[in-house]
Amino acid sequence: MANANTNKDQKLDALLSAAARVFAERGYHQTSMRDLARASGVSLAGLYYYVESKEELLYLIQRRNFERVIAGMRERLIDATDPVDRLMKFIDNHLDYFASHMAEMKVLSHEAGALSGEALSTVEEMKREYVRALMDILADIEETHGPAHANRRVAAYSLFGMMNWIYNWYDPLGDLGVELLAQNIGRIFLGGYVGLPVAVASLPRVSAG
Amino acid sequence: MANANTNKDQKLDALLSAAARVFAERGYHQTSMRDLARASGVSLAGLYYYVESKEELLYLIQRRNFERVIAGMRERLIDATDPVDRLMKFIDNHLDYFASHMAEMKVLSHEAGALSGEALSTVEEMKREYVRALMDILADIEETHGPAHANRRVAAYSLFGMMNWIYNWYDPLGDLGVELLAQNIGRIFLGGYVGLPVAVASLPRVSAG
DNA sequence: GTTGGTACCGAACGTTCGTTCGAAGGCCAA
DNA sequence: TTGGCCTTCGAACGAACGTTCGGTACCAAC
Repeated sequence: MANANTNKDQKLDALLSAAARVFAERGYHQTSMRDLARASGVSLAGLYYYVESKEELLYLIQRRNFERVIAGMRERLIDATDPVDRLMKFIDNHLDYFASHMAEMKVLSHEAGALSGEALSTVEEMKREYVRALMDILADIEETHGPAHANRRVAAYSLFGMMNWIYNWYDPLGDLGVELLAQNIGRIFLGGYVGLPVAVASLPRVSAG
Repeated sequence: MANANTNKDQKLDALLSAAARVFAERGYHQTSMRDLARASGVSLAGLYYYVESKEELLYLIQRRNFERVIAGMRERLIDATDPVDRLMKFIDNHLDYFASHMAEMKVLSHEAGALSGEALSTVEEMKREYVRALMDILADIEETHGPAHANRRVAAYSLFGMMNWIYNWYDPLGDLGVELLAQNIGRIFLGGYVGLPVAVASLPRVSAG
């Protein structure tokens, strides 16, 4: 009885993955339920055994992946006290998850406004929480490293812009690894925001060039 | 005979503006030709007197606004020789146009992949040219200000990310003016990319706080 | 006063869309 | 063997879509 619906959950998982892939390729509105049926190997009508509507599919993709990003962030920040270290771990977590779930994250970044009603509010509240987490880190950094060189809100959204824009150009399988990408973006941001000399900024996960 | 089609051109202009507004609000695929007819005051069939298809409408919006961004950039860069000054003018031009044409630029940033065929290639070539222009400036900056603190390609797309992401959060009518926004983003980028002390970086257009 | 181009429209076309319905097959408990 | 759940499906629904067609009203030119 404990795992009564495990099998169904697993198939829903696969369906969500397939759907995210197609949504990322074609866009949400451009994708038909017939496309999703073809991509997931289920009949058109069969989709509705797992999901109530096309919009619920989008909602589940967005919620599930955002939850994972936030959970990853919390985990990495548990034992980090230095504000700069916390920021680098925030960036690292974001780009790590992004790079290994490009399709899902493109859907999350790009189809933000396609939801409505309760689903929209839920996802938007998660976003607010996530932005708040970054802004708190920035406030801590200002406290320990002197006044910032830019408005905090502008800085926060600029960092999100740098990170979320990567679905337009970054290839996770290309020459540039995620660690290097995170390091680069972290350097640009930290150097510009509080004028931290690059060599001083603690760069996690990379010990040698 | 010289301005034989001036009147038609003017009405096409108004149609493009109205369409961009609706596209920005609802998204391209989500918007129907009936929506556009309602928003522009023309009948559904009447739209096709000005435009061959819905996709041509999107193409015209994207091409026209991109042309203007690039033209503005060229004009501002004509008499600027210092690389840092050139970069600040590049940023300034981009954000200036973006902020005063939010709807059009959201369409340009967000519906990049909705075009196809020749229209897609044309817009993509313009984008390549624009990216190249920025990369050239970055190369010049490296020459005059020593080695960069981040990969040039990553830096270029990070800057585009910061600038293009603003349609997700920035309100041109709010408290934060465009000059200040450009200044902030310029500081973050320059400080991080080549470690330029903020006070040294020449910030155009702002003489007093 | 007919011609011809410009500007526009109501109505309809064929297609595709998200969703629903009734039913069928497989499987296990009674 | 029956009954009932789980999973799946073909076929169909009404609605909405982008586009086209045949027309009207207007006005300048001849």
